[in-house]
Amino acid sequence: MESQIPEVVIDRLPLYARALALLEKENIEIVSSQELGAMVQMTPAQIRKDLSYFGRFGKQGRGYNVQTLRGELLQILGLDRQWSMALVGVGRLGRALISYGGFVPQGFRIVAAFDTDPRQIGRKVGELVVQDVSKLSSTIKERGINIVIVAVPPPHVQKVTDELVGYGVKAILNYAPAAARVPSGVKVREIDPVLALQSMTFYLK
Amino acid sequence: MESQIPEVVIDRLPLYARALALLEKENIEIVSSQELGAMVQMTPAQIRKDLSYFGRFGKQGRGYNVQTLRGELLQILGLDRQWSMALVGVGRLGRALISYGGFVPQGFRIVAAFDTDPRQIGRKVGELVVQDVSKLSSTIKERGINIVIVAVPPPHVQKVTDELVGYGVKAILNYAPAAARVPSGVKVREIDPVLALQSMTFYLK
DNA sequence: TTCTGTGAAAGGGTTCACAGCT
DNA sequence: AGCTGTGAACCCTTTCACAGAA
Repeated sequence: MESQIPEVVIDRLPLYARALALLEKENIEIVSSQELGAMVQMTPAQIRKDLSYFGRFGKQGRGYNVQTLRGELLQILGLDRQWSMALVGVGRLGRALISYGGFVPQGFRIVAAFDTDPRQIGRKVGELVVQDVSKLSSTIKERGINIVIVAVPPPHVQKVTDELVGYGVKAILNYAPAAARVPSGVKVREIDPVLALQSMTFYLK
Repeated sequence: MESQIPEVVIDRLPLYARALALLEKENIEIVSSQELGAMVQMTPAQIRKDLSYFGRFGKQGRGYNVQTLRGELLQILGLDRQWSMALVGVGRLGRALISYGGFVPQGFRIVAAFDTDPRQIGRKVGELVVQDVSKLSSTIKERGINIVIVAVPPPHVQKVTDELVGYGVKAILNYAPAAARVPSGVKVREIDPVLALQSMTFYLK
């Protein structure tokens, strides 16, 4: 089944999809693994191998049809639909995320926001009214939320994460600078600029 | 030399350092690879192996001294000093980064901000006055800037990146949803929540 | 006894190189 | 001639397992 597809491969597919979107916008119809590789700084062999996990999308001697390959990738990744997300933590960062314009064009929408601070609850942020976290569970069910963005202070991350896992949430985007431990089967992606910086400084000395 | 140390190992060190900081705050003096591993969801063997690239920091039968190990890691990573950063692109996101409070406590400070938009240039954002990008090269030299944060619109990413590389910048934190191609020897870290989301949806189907 | 440091083994992922289709 | 798809080889990373220090 799919589970034998390496996770690194899955992580690269969105990169390919984005490059293909760029080509499609320029009305380019065909692309070779060579050319695609140059765009995303990867070897042609890597790209062919990655794609081969999912099917035979190319034509020998020609390359890949940009539009159909992109369509395949979107379908494989589940990007041919809309995803509803909840946000937990409506501090400075949380509010910035609500008004961030980069999610919706890609099919991701924050449809509910939560906080524990009584001063926040009931306040309107963008289109959303901040709810008490006690409503998390019911809202997740009712609104078909699949992904939760965590933007709470570091000491609360694990508590919130455990709660989410308990409600059956399988995908968490963690903006807090603190590791969220989850059981296998739950995916977490950390958005942590400081960690990114701290691993680059090693090479600057 | 250091260059034979796997990059994945370097990427994990900041994680360890952060966990150790937590322990230190709780006045815990000794930690085993077992315990540390539990904190960061890693096997004890992995942690011991990673640390062994840099020295022998532990005591057999006891574990590691939290404070000294943390000190070692900070030194290895070059985090025992301040780092000056420049920001290119003072849009909505760029302004949020300037006022983001998470960098300074970790030793990273944005000391200059740049844009191409004449309406932005000269404007004050936080403590900084936005400069024209034509001043990039000289400011980088004069102010000893090592790291540049890129937060420009996607179509400008490559152009800006090429410029930075030309000025000798060796570390780039890219917030734009577009790949920045760089020669080897230059490090780029992409902060891209949409890519992170797009690789999780695969597992949600 | 406990837990580190580390060679050796195992496991995964990437690259090679070429058969085969267009 | 050109480029894909893919086993096999290679290489890198993780895990094992144990000698040795506290």
